[in-house]
Amino acid sequence: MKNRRITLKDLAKDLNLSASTISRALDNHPAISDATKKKVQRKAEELGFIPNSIASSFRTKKTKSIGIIVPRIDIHFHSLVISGIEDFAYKNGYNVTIFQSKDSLKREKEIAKILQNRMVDGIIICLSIETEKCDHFKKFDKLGVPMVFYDRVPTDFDANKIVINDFESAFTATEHLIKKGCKRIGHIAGSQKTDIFKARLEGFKAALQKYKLPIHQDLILQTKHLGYEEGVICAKKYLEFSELPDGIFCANDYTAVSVIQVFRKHGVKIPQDVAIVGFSNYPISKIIEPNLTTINDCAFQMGESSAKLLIRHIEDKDEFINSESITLRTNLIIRESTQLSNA
Amino acid sequence: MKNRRITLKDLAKDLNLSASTISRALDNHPAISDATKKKVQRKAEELGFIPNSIASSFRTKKTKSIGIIVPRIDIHFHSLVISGIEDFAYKNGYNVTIFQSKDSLKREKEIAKILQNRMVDGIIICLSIETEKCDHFKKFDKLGVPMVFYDRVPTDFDANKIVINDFESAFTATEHLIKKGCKRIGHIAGSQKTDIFKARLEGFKAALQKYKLPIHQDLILQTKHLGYEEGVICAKKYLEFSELPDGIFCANDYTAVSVIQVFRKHGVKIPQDVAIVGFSNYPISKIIEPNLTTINDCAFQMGESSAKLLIRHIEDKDEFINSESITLRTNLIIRESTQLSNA
DNA sequence: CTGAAAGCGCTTACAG
DNA sequence: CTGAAAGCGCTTACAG
Repeated sequence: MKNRRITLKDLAKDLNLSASTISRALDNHPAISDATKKKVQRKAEELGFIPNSIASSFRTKKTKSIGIIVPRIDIHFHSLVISGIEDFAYKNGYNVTIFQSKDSLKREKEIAKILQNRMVDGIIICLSIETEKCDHFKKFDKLGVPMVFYDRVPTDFDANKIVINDFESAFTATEHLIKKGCKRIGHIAGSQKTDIFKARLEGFKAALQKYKLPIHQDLILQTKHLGYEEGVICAKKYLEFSELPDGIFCANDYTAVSVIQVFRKHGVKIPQDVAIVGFSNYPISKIIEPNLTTINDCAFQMGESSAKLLIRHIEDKDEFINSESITLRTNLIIRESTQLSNA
Repeated sequence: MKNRRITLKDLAKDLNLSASTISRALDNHPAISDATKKKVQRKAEELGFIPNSIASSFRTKKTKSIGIIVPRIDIHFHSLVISGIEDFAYKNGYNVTIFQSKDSLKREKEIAKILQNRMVDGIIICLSIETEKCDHFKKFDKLGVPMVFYDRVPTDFDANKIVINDFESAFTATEHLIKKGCKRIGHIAGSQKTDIFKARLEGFKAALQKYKLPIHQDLILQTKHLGYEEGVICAKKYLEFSELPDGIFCANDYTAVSVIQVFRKHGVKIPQDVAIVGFSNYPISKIIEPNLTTINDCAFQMGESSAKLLIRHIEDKDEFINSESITLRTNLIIRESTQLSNA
């Protein structure tokens, strides 16, 4: 049942040509005559020849494969990024191999070890939440395997990075609340151990400062993982204040959604009483009522850009470039949670 | 900067042993003395030897790699399945390479072609929505590359399959509505070209028949993709009836969510006036208000089972087994959309 | 324009 | 318990 596979040699014997010529003909090498190329290609088709890519990778030391390490693939942000990576990679003849660190430094190190085995030409990484030092990735620099980091990126060494400007985005989000007339603005913050959430908090504060509004420390609520349940707890805390905030910038959409739901249940009107802005433009932001104003974090584009940058580094190594850092443009999507719809 | 990699030969020279012995020692071959093993392993560690997995794959014809073809990875169901696959694969020393068919038959065929190049030891597939005939996958049988299909599986040939019982699940969901006292029950159906949605409709009808309830053809609304927007349209259609249904079984959660939202906007109380059941247990089902009663479709487990079955077929080929079909147990998760919470 | 030959880095059947 | 040798299926520098 199981057929032996056709190899270059089989084709060569069949056509009375050398394996070299077959190889070149299939590779559309300029030195081969058109007649021969056609003959070879027809025969290859006829016998159902599929080149053994492992043999080819072995010989050329190129696998046309990209490794991706993400915390979890079932987080929508990451699945969108991966989708962007796969899209760009596919168009350029690369395939993508995926690993989940599960936000465990230990597992991230194991994966880094595995990936040193020549399986991939380059690596795209979003660091695990536990990762503070990136020594386990420095090896790849020495091996000449390019890396691109996105979202959670290393701070302890120069690296190729694709990020958004969290500070600016948070500033824009907060400014939007201010322009809508909010004066007493709260923030639900992510872990301050993570740079991106720190930057969002900073951007929030900077906007208040620019517009000479007071920073109410007690309205800045800290969460660990910006989870939906944590958002519920934050919302309840706000409700205990003698005076509610009139605007809240949430560091992600999940917490924004829970605030909306808890507030509405308590008769707080959104956006009339409190305006809410989220961050990420998750699918739920379009479904929750009122629809959520949020920052579009360009996840798909982040994937595309990561793949593009990585493949460029794989294919033409420019000895003079040590690392590149690319910042993507985010945008504020204004919806009902900060603005009455004119429906 | 870029170091030459250490090979078996380097180790051999360093230790005055043959490459054969090094290879066996690292592989923990029983014929090698413990002393030698230790010596070799220490040296390998010292020099930072990483075996070239491409060379090894080339030699053994095993890549320890699984190919996955999904319609899109940014659909939550698929990202959960992939997560389950990656998890099981990782534990068993396999890695996973992902391709998106984008629900295009043409692209699916291209990918099938690519995967014939020896890159993977086996393949897990969810067919594109356009796929009716699976000839492009039959090649893998001949090549001895095992395949496992999940969710959308082939009907035109025997294959390894992991599915849920859509008929039974739909039956259970509908029966639940009936037991809650619903008598005039509607259904929002997916494309009847797709077996799983056909089975859900059949299960729905079977439950009504068993309990001797009328099947109101006009309350069975057909959609193309079970999208959120399509759900909105269906909901509006229901509202135009002189008499509303008192229960609706939706073939997925998106349409269920839109029905809930549209109905509530029109003052229809859920579950008092109309009880709603969805299908899939998407994250939104826990967030929408009221929370959605739905069928847990075991996406993660489906991934695990697919990987498990595939790896079994890769590692011990049993000549007597032609194909296996595994049906996973789903369960109904009862929430507020069919039952008043006792809070 | 085509071919002969070497070699990529492993693994393994065979020999001792 | 260890080694010599062959070979997996390609690619490519060299020769003609």
